[in-house]
Amino acid sequence: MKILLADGQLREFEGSMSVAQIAAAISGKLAKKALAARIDGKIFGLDTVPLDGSRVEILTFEDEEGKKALWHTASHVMAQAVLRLFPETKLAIGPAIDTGFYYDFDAIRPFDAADLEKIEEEMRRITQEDLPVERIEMPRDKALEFTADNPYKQELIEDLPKDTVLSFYKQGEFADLCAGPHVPSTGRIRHFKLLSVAGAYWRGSEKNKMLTRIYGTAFEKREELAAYLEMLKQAKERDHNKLGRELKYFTTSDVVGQGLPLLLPKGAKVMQTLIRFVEDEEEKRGYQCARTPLMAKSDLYKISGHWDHYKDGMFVLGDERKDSEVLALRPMECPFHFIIYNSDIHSYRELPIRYCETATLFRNESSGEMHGLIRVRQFTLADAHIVCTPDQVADEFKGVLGLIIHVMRCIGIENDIRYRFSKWDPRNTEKYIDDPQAWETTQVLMKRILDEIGLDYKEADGEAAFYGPKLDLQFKNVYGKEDTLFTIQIDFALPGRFDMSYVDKDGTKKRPYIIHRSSIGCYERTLAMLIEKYAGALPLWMAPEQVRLMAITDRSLDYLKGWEQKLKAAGVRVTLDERSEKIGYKIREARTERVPYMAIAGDSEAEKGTLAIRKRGEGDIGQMDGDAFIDLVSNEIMKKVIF
RNA sequence: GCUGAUGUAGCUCAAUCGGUAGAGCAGCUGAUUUGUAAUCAGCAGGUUGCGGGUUCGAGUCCCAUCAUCAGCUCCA
Repeated sequence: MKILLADGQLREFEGSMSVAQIAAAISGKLAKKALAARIDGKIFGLDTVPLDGSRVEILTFEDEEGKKALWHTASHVMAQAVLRLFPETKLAIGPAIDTGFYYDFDAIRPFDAADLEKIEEEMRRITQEDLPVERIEMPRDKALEFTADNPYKQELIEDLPKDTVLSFYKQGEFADLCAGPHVPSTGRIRHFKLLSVAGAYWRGSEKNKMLTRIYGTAFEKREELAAYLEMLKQAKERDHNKLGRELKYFTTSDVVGQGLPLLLPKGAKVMQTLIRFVEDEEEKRGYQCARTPLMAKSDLYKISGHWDHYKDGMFVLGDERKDSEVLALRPMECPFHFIIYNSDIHSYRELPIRYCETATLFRNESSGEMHGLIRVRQFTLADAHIVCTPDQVADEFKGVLGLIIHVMRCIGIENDIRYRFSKWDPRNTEKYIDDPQAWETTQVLMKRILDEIGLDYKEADGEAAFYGPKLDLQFKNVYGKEDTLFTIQIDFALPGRFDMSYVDKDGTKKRPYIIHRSSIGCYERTLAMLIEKYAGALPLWMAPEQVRLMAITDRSLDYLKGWEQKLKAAGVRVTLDERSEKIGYKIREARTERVPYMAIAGDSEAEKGTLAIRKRGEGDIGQMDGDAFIDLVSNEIMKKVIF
């Protein structure tokens, strides 16, 4: 048989051979490392015999799909161990994920830490038994019979077309419904660790039963596993929820409540810097600032549709059944900007009109969802709404993206985000305005714009806003969990609901398009991301403390006080550490506090009129004339952009 | 909201079987005048998240509640 290998080489093998045998024929080392194979673009197990002329790529732990095969088998090993220890447990599903694997169990009681250890021990036994993993195929009715005692598997099978041939994977006494592929034997799983237990709804719906999920991960080498566990530990050190508190950026209080963080002076300083920067940048780009109320009567939200689609997420003041007037804190501010637009008639000549606002918003998130500065009940959004004619939409969209990219460069996260094109879910009529035609045309329009720009994006169904599709800019936190940082949305629904119009060239009234967007997202969340990205060492221009002056002796203290005044006058955020004792410790502390510049002075500096400068990340850069230092720092603050 | 875990000084942690809440760092006071991980001495810091209960006695056991964490669901 002839096989086209991944390196482009066409190789002839004698008779028909499985992928495992092909790998062995190529090299013993490859055979040992092989985990799965890509045959003509599809992933298979190593026991697969490819057709003559197939293109075969042997997958190892270095390949995404090879890793997944190993992790998937690991999840089966875990399930097998659980069944050995707790035979009455029912298995639900257990896939590989980006960082390892999990399995959902319907257990008699939830597993605790001690159970995890026992399960891990039993897994070790199963891997040492080195059981071969076999694929078994059976028709649907037979599969139903085979899984008769497991309602979850039955449900999965029932959902598949009647003529489907189902596959099971068997290792020792254990067999599980599974599409595969898997690695050839349980002995291939060597270095693994169970990480956590959590609840998870069956098939991801809160209406279903909550199952017990165990997360784990596995690696090829002991050092890789150790490195991964170490990475998890270090991620904790960067976690904004820990670091942000340690660095005194924010705090929370039992009596203030959940999801209501309090920004301390340092955090507030960073936020103020970002707000000033964004508001100035928006003004340069033709936005007009508006100020609108934090609450409104229910009437407004009834027009906008929030009352029907978003009421659960709102703080409603008053009781609809009793009170003649019910107010609600705003969860979004679009309706307010639309009312501003409607307060006058507009000519096509005025468009586009861009209203921006640093907007405080309130959303009544459910209790388990709050998290540090990332998910909160009150937040500050750099919000804006652009009213434009249909032919202006594409340019305005690009203009918004240009602004966002500029902002990302200035805060240094341009390469850390992923673009997501968020579309609606036609089946979810409760969440989305039910107008399939309008959804279709708007999504096509947005896709055209995205493709014109040549953006590298992923599509996601069921992630749109209730009034239109979105381009979301996604950011991963230290634990790899993804959140939306910025968003641009095209709205086809609200202009009609608010009966917005402009007078066109021909003197008739036309319906405008609306773009909703946030330039830097919500400041609280962006701040959290920045703390994690920079491990607290924020870039100079936004750092709450830009320069720290330190006196070696009391004699140099007066000298430094002079420079403190001059630095302040130049707009530099400076602090003076008056305690000259423990200077080594203080410098070290300043380093871990991520102060960009330290200027140290003793008797010799005071005599010469210089400062000894230490720059974050670079160490001592020598003595410098005080005025030259002020110029250096001010220039760097002005520049902003992080390369 | 759901499942599980956790709340002791500003931070990190200790307190045996239910038997007087304790240490380091940080803070304050004084001495020290010092050049890159730690000068010395002293002082202060707590209704053990809050509220009930069991007990002669509760940080420890039970109930309730608030908050925090991980995950699910939801979302900027």
